[in-house]
Amino acid sequence: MKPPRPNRYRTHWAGELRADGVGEQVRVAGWVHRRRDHGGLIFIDVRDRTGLLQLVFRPEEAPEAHAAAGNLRAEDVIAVSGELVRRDESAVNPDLPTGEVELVAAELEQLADAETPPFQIDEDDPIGEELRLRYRYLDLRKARMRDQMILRHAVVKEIRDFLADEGYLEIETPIMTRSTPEGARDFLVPSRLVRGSWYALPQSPQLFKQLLMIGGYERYFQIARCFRDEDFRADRQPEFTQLDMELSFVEEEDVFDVVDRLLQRVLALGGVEVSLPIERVTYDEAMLRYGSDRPDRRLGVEIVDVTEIFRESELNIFREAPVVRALKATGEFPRSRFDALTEKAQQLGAKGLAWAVVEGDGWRSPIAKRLSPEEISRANDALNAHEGDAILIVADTADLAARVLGALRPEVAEGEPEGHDVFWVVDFPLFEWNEGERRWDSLHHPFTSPTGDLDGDPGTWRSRAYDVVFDGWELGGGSIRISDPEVQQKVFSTLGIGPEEAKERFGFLLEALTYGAPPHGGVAFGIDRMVALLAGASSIRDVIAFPKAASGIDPLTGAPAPVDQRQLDELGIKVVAPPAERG
RNA sequence: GCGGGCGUAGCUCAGUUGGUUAGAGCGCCGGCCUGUCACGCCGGAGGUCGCGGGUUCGAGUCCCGUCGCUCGCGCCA
Repeated sequence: MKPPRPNRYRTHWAGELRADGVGEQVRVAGWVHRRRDHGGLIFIDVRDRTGLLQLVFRPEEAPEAHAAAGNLRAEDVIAVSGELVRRDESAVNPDLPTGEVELVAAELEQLADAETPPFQIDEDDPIGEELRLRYRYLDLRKARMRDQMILRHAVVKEIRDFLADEGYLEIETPIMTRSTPEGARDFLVPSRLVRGSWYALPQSPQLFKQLLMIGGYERYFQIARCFRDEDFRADRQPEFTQLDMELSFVEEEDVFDVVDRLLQRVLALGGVEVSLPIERVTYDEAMLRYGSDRPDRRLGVEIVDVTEIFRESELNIFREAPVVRALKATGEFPRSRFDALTEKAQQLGAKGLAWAVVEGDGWRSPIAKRLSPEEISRANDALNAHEGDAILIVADTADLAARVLGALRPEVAEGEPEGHDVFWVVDFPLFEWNEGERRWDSLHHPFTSPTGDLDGDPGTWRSRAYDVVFDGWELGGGSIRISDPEVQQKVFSTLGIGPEEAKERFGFLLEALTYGAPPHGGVAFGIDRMVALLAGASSIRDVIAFPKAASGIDPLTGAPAPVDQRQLDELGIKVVAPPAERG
């Protein structure tokens, strides 16, 4: 960190003093991290953003400062002047970057008095989430939070530096806008001037970045706040931050090229080495081998298709199922574990889960006597299964078998995954069939370019979309967009959005496409997730300075909160139910 | 909306089969201590056992209800 401009509070950062400063008169300012009072000598660790420095107060050399130091308490704010000295060799603290030196305090000024904090700043004990958020400004003082905020800054700075070098322009898009048609619920903002009308907070800048391409800006990016009014998870907040990018006159390879190099540099900040080009896996392969479109490939366990082996089987459910797929697992598999796995499979929609344990040449299994020795032997070979291994089999549609075995993979994998794994998933289907609503849904969003026979079955259309998967998390994704208004109309109509509705909701985009839209495409990355992964944080709350609690409340400010009747009157809003009491 | 876990001192937690005055570590307060760095030693304060009801001679413990927190499912293309 650049040295501070010397003023009445400080001449140096506390955490950055080293042996080369010995002999200098210095003044540092910060918070009392810890006090070790020996009656005579008093040691105080003072903390600023850069770290800790040990102060020594000697009664004989600076009686006033020593007396005042005796009254300091944790988190008091102080400024201290004195000479920086080298510590005796026996007194060096190897755990502290400043451990070779200490400041012999000559003068102490107490700048603020601190209440005893509700939790200790100098310990990394787990504290209840709500309490942390209620006193977030204290939680942020902890070394771990500080490091995560600094890492987040470094990630965002790296993104800005890299993309600026590559010719990208950072352009802001509206926060108050018309709802962009992502799938999630919108946050709404009432309009005072247009009674009865509402702005929506953006779920992403999707349409605006396409308009920027049509506007001729070629290379755009934004660190964009996005909003979705859905329930929480450890990795989901109602407002979150995306790196949003868009490029004109490009194909997939152009997007991969710039994103590969960007990710290599950003992930390096977390000590993750990525060799280029980043591997690509097709959607079909991911679903077949891992049963997921964002698999954690480090788990080791892979799904094997054994449909052909049982094509003529005596066992009806195997012979007649569209596919038969299996997982091999090692480890302890008592009967109760199979029962638990079966229950989980059924919750996911499987009719059942067949299981077996390899014993000699055969299987110990409820279905073993219905299978031929040849079937069992061929299945063992296909799975590379040996004595004592467990086998889980699902016979069902391809989608369901993939979903169920994909969900079981992490359950049967042994040990913690090691290292990191990052790859692209490409060649997605354009739509998926929504059986409940009896209609096609976009797998990505309706502005994704389709490929394939557009006069044929929509279920066979593929999309020019791509995702980046990191250690089983979807880090980001994007697509080549539709730049032809007729194709856009066709996709809308297949989704059940008629010309009237399309015009009503996205008329401005359809119109813009008719004024000369370049081929374009882009990508968006979840910054919060990215930083959380690099920091090893278990929740994105840990890398957001002021997040909401899982209940949607901000315990610090009390938001959301009722507003004055006068505010509501101006907006023409009548609250039917009174504001809920919160205790 | 559904399911799991949790709720005891400021914090993190323990609390046996329902049984005396509810405990520990850290923190806090006071005293002692001149080379500590998670300083040490001595002493002390601190509790609506989330809330309400029930069972019982007796409830932190059992039952019912309720509130809150948290993790997951649904939802989030």
